[in-house]
Amino acid sequence: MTTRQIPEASVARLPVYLRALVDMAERGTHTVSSDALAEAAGVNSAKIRKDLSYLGSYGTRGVGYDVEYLIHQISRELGLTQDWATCIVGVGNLGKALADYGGFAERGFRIAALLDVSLGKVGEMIAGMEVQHFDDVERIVKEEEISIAILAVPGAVAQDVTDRLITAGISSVLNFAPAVLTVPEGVSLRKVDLSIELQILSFYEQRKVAEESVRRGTARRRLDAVDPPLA
Amino acid sequence: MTTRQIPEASVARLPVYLRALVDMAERGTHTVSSDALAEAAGVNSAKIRKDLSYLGSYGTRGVGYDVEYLIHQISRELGLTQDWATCIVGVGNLGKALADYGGFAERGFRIAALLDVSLGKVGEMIAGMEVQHFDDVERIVKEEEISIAILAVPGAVAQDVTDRLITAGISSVLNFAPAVLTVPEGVSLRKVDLSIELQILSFYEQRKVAEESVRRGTARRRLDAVDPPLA
DNA sequence: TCCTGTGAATTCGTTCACAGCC
DNA sequence: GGCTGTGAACGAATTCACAGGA
Repeated sequence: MTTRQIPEASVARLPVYLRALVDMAERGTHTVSSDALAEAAGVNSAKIRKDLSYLGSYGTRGVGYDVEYLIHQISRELGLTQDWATCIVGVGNLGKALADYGGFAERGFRIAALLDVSLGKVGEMIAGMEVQHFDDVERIVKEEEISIAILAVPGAVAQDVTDRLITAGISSVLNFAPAVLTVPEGVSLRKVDLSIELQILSFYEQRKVAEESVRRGTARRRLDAVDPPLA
Repeated sequence: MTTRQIPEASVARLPVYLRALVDMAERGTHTVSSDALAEAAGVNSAKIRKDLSYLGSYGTRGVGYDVEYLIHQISRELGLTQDWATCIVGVGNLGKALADYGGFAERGFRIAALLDVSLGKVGEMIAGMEVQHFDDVERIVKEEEISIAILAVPGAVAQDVTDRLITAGISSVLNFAPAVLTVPEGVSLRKVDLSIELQILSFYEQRKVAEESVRRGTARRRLDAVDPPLA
């Protein structure tokens, strides 16, 4: 354990472990084995041990991990011991719901500003906070020391808005807009795309229907003439 | 091209390609090379070619892909040529926003029911649709032939609700609840977790701050005594 | 004996590089 | 000449399997 490069896939699982651990702590559990944590997090136990080993040797052989201690270490590693100021850009349906959603504050993500360009929305109060005009983004980002932006604008303007956010000093973007964004090196970007998720489910759902009809013997040759020759 | 097993990672990218292609079609583009599509989708062009080759040989060497034709093939592969009935379970802030969000219908995902257990919410009209009681889930799923459920309930009840949805005949779940769900084989599950995404950004954000201070020479030894020996 | 921590083996995904066709 | 389709090379992530400490 000397290198400090945690694989991305591993980083993405830490919050899941953390949540499971917090649940356990609340239920009064003090010690947990990789097997038990694996069960709670829905992954394989070897993966847990490997992931945790990237953080350091925090377990005890023959015993397991101390729940509180592990919570502390993972939180620290994830940067959750400090709090981060965020802004929500675009207060349409989704932006509004995100603003109202309590789940962010819970883990140290303070919503420091709501921004929009629509004059109808600017000035409106949402979740006890006034919507401000996006034109003031530079000032607001600086004043509030915002580093993370939550983007809930229409896809068509998402890239422009992002460029301006980055110019204003934002260095992480969580994108809910249905658009592929490009950001300069050094800026982190994650995407949540609701309709893409549904389309992925649709793919597997269709497979099931197809298999089902094969089993039932009711499978039909597809009408589409250009299907690849074999199944 | 005879096998029909498309890698999961590849399936997850098809909707992204599809969106880029639809944009292009709207702008009047008829033909696209893997390079151009790669650019629009934000991936490497070899990946595009490999992904598309899983669907069949739909390109023309020396020319590229026919945009309309590719849209058709990807849509078909993703099962978007039929439409899927979905239900939203839990109409709190997020559920409501999802119900109002137009982006689902756009690609053939019809919201056929809104369900909740709160008597205060049952009967309420959201996006022109009446909220029904979750107790009627079996009847509703059958009547509307719903196969996909969008779960926006509190984490604590998510597993119970899921179990009941599956008993009622649901075979795909898009989970927005902050909980690890277990589903039987044959049921598809995807998760969207807002606070996990922020935590991942936080991790990388923290790294940047740390590197920054190293560059500036203002790095400090961490106070935490159990840090691994080296950075 | 129990459970962690980790090399080794394996699987999965990406990228390279070029033959083959337009 | 240009671009697809795909084996082969590479790299990342997962899982195995077990040595070693409590």
